[in-house]
Amino acid sequence: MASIEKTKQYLTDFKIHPSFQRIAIMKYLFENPVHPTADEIHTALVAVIPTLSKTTVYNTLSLLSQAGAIKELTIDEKQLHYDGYIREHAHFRCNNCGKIIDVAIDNDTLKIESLEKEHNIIITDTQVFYKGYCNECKNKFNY
Amino acid sequence: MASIEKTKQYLTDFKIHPSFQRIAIMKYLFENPVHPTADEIHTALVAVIPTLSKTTVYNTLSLLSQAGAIKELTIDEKQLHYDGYIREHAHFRCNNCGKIIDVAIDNDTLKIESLEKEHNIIITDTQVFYKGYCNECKNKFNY
DNA sequence: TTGTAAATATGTAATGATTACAAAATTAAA
DNA sequence: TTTAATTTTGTAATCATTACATATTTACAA
Repeated sequence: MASIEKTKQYLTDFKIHPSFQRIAIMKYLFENPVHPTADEIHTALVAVIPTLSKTTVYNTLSLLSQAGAIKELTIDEKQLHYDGYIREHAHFRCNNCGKIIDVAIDNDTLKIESLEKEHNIIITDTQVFYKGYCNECKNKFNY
Repeated sequence: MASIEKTKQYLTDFKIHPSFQRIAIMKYLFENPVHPTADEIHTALVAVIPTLSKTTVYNTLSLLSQAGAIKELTIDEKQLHYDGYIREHAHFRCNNCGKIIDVAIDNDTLKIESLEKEHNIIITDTQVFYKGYCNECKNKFNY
């Protein structure tokens, strides 16, 4: 359970002015680590903050993402998903129910530095996605 | 340079009827390993096959992707990109110019089997995405 | 405290990738 | 051939996201 104070501090650390809406969105991501979409976040929060606009949700997610406070997941073909936990980890997406779960990944295996040298590039973000069928859906697909 | 015959055989191996349009699209992906979007493929091919519809491109890419003949890349926030080379490798996307390049990845590091056991899931696809700045763009961003 | 500029939030309208769908064209099979 | 099945096409939707203009809130100087 992330307190409002902790959330406020977190935003401030990323040099983001902690407005009422920004705190609410960031706090929602901390408390709901299910990698929601912008629409899901809006639907959940508008029940509590009736005036919250969808544009604000999009703007805020974009701002948080650019500041590095959250991660934007391109794991889904249709919509972006958001993750409030930015520590290094990978994701698994069930192709049937769409659920996204965290899985552990060893950062070292990604060999970022050697790839940067080899291709003369700068790597600022890495995403590892696994797709398949979750424990609840796998039976439906002959696995 | 992939011949029409080789491409035809490739599609047949994946149990896909090798129609004129499907061969053209698959061959285009083989010969242009730059991970194009559906729209880019259509624009390039419609110059040669003026009657080719965008719907056919989308349908075909979806068919090829589901059959496992090509890979659908969700590396981009806006559009899907397609890759005709399905052997295991990772991708780097430049955040400035959008270019996507192949980078090597050691399949073993992904620990697919141990993750399947740990989470009781089936993994059918893995994608590793690196994002940052390419050798041409990095100078523009103080790197 | 009051006034004002800057920052933030809102609502509506556009954008654009992708899909749905029905009709047309092509291919296969009898 | 004749007919059925498959494939392609064009147009019209869908829907996530963004643009943009306006309204509201906040910060800060007087």
